[in-house]
Amino acid sequence: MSAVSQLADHTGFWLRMVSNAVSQDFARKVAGQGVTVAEWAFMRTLYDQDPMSPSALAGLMGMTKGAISKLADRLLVKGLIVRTETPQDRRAHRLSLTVEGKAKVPVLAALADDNDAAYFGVLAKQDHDMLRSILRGLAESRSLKVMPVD
Amino acid sequence: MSAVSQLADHTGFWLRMVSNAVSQDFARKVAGQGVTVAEWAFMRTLYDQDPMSPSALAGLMGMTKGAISKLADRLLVKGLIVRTETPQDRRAHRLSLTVEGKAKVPVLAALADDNDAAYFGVLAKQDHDMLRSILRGLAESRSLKVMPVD
DNA sequence: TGACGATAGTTTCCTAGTCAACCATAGGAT
DNA sequence: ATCCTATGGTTGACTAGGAAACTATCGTCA
Repeated sequence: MSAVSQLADHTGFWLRMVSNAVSQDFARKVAGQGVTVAEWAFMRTLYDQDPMSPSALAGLMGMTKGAISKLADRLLVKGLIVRTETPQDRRAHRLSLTVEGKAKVPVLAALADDNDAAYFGVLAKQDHDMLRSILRGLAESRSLKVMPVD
Repeated sequence: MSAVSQLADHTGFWLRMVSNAVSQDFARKVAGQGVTVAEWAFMRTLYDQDPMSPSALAGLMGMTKGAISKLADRLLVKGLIVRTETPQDRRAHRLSLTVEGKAKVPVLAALADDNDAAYFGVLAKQDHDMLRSILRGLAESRSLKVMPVD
């Protein structure tokens, strides 16, 4: 360790380096299906609880309402979701996957599985388990609950 | 594992979640010193080899020439670097830290140390070593050499 | 010497976020 | 009934980066 620490002296540096590579590769894969990583996370979340309000999505995904609004616009244009008004509260909307959107989720999930396997498959099972356990522990220790999207 | 895999089923998800938290916290800390994470990486790189050409920086930092050009503009305005022409090749420039820029690097390095300690200090030494070793191994297996900046 | 391809940087356009200002509507409290 | 504040969502200004077009200069080769 030199007097002034190097970039690579930090665990955060390596974490980011690997994380960026994994994410960028995944982004490239889902781009082949015409969606972004944020759109995938949006759709996968909606898949479990459909319909959902934009603000609920924003909370779950750790994004601002503004970002969700624009993200929903893009998915609307792509015909993957629909936005309906609610009669009870005329301010609120409900977002819902279209048939096409629903059909795309398993395809994207398979890409996510592939990507994980491609990156972490090189690890011995023991190391992979250790890595997951340490990461979950770190997330736990910081009470992280925000879905990583970027 | 459900039929359609969940977001949190993937190691990449947890990696990104922790990585984002570490980076965002660090970004907040260096913002207190008036710089961004990309600017820190830029300055720390220049600190070891000064002066350097924009394209050399671009190669080391894994950013495009365009991004480096703009990044350098911002650091110039902040008075942290200078841009000089080279007499031999009138196309080329050399970027160099100012006295003020040089002085800021150890301060920022200390913040990076703090941030790493805050996040990974909770781990048992053995776990921390294991994490670093696994991450470096993954970087190695993919021949990752691009500095993570975003 | 002049043309032309390669190289160094900058600039322009685009994307995808944040933040904050901004409607519109809800739902009390008076 | 009418304010008044809180809430749901959209919009506009701004930021940081990538891709590709562009400008200027270099260096080679005829």
